[in-house]
Amino acid sequence: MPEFLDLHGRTNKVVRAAAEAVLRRHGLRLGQDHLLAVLWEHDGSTPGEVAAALNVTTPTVVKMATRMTAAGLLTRRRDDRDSRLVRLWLTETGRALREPIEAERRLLEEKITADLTETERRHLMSALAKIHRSASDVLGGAPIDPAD
Amino acid sequence: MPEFLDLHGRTNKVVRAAAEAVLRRHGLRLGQDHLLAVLWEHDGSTPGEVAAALNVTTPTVVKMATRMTAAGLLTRRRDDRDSRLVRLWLTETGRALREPIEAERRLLEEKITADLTETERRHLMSALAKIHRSASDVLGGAPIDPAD
DNA sequence: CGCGGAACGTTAGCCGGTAAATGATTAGCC
DNA sequence: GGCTAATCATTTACCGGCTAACGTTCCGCG
Repeated sequence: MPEFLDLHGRTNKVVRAAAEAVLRRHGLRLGQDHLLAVLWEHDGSTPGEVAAALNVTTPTVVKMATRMTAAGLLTRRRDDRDSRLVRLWLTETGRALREPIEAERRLLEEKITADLTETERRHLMSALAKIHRSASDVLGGAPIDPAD
Repeated sequence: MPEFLDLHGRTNKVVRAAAEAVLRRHGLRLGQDHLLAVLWEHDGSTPGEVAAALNVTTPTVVKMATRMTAAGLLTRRRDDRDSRLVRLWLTETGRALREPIEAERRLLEEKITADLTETERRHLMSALAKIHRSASDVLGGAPIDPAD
């Protein structure tokens, strides 16, 4: 059992759980803050645009938007000029969450990286970036087997 | 949007995707290799034991075991002496996957950490361990609000 | 011996994520 | 102008994960 894969996975799990706990106190679920973040910057984005911004598939955004609409955070409206498009608009409630959620997220990051020195933190980010790149290469370069 | 939370999350996602791609070529899905790993060491474990070993809830193991049984990787049998217990036994197919899957996993880890020097890798593991600990503390220390 | 509580696995229902099929609308080309 | 092809969102169906409710089986105590 490779060490890094294991540790990284376990770490991600507990970090996710911590984020989930924080978000729940504001009535949000795990990915919903990211969706909101896109709209905070570009209110009226389409599901496809949001999906692209979040590196997620469109159905994921559609379903999440449905729940968030029911929760009163969003509004769905078809685009007037191109009725294939749907635009997601923030409600006042959704807009009001921006400050608290952003603060909460900063606080969580601080807590979680509290035991690291500034140097450690820089090195960690750099190493993670390299891992991210390598993993992307594995993903993008290997799926098609040329000998097949 | 905090840097570490963001980068760590994105990295995890691409790493997961890479692992998924590898496993799929062997007919497995994302968490199933972990379940198998437990049985490779302790064949005949109960769902509860497996769940504890994987840091996952029992229902997750139960459902996964159901699918893996249907896929011919596992066998379910009630314990003779205590019929509350259910024991999961590897089939020959499930047992035969051990070598290839472990090799595949080692290879993936190598590929993914290829751009890191040995020092970088050590520092990364150490930093991740600290993060893991801090996040666990956030999770275990904050959920109960004493003022409530 | 019996009865209540503890220890299990299973089921049901939700959430985020994916791929694949469906449906509606626009754009483009003849 | 009309037919085809591209572009969107949505639906369906699956998977891993969780919590909560349920049903069995055992254990210990009176």
